[in-house]
Amino acid sequence: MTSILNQDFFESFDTLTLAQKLLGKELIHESTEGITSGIIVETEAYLNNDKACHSFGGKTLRNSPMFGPAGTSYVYQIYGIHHCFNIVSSKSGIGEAVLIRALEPASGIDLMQSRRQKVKLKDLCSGPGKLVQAMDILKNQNGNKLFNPPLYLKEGIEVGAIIETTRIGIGEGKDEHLPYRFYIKDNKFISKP
DNA sequence: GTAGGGATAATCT
DNA sequence: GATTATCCCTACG
Repeated sequence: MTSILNQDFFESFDTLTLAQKLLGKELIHESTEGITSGIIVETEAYLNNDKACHSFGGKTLRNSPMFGPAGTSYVYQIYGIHHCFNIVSSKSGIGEAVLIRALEPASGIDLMQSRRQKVKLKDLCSGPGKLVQAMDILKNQNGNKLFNPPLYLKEGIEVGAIIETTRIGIGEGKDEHLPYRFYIKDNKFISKP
């Protein structure tokens, strides 16, 4: 019995529940440069009946990992410059996922800072594009399973109160009011209060 | 301290 | 050709 989260964990909850369960877990990347890790402090859920979800309106080449089994990673590029990292949830063929929006840096902080050039600790992973850069999650992780190195999750800290609120960056008329964003109350490493 | 808008390219219609 | 699950720099008080 290790503390690495296995497929059972990801399959045991629906997407909204999983988004909350992931708070406090530790995301670890063993790269050739060294190990970096952080505690997940902010997530967003994307459901298949939700207009803001990439899988809404059918499967395409880009979103095909979302239709894979729970625990698959889904990495995509947004706004031409940034990447976002998601964990696929639900059963195969459904097309739901949890976006990881922010981490609290835990291990390999020096390495993360050198990748991101002189940023304060608080700003190192406080956003989807930032944490991907700090952790050096590349697009070649797209479609990988998160049960084994180099990229995996394990049990983290106990979380206190969880705040439930609306998601960020969703356009009007796309279910932007849905309370599908979750973060740890009073944590200083979230992207936005 | 906060607010606003430009950068930039893969993906889809 | 439009759109996008963002970041960062600049301007202003």
